[in-house]
Amino acid sequence: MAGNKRILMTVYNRLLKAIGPRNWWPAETAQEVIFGAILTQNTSWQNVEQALSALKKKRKLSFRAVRDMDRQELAEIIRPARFLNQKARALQEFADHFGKRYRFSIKKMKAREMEPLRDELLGLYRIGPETADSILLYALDKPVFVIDAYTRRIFSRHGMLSEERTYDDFQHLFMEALPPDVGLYNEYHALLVHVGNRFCKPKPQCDRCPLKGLRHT
DNA sequence: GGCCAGGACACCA
DNA sequence: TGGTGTCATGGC
Repeated sequence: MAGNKRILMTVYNRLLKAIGPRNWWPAETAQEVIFGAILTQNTSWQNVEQALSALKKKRKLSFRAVRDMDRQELAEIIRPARFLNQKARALQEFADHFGKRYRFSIKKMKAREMEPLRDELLGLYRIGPETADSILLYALDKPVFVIDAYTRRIFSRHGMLSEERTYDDFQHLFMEALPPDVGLYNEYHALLVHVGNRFCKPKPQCDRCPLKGLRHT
């Protein structure tokens, strides 16, 4: 639909003007982005930060280090990020694959085409569509739009698409309307997370929301 | 003290 | 395919 582009850009411009650039992802290296992407699954970033700083303190914030450590020990370090056993396994299985396939080189992984790489990531334990796309966009600079719970909530409340629709439905909405621009996708998703965190909660706080006044259900 | 957070997956019908 | 339970922390 041609109208979608206009609406999506209106939302984007309004958020950017009201909030300003978010300078995402909050991490120092691409490997740290991937750690964060896995640890933040269904978990507040506040808790993830605790796990990340605990890893850093023990000098385990690299996939080479994670691959070689005891899983129980890893699980205890990342405990604040919830689902410790699953996430410890996820980090180690990613680390194992990353070592075998790419020799722990982000550059080598980045050199691959997006589609087959996405499929490869989706084959790894606990790498679902959102985590895969976060890695592709924020760690590897691939033009893919990340959909998360906030995106669904915000755009369903504004009457764009029902919250029950699939991940792919939401992703198509954005990627058919917007150009494949890494910078745009990066900023847009970051802005949506900001809005979701502060205003578009389960109990909405529309009065101070930058999207106040836009078509709403 | 309850609610919620930047999901994914197994299992069942 | 869709519906539902599991995973199992910490801040507000």
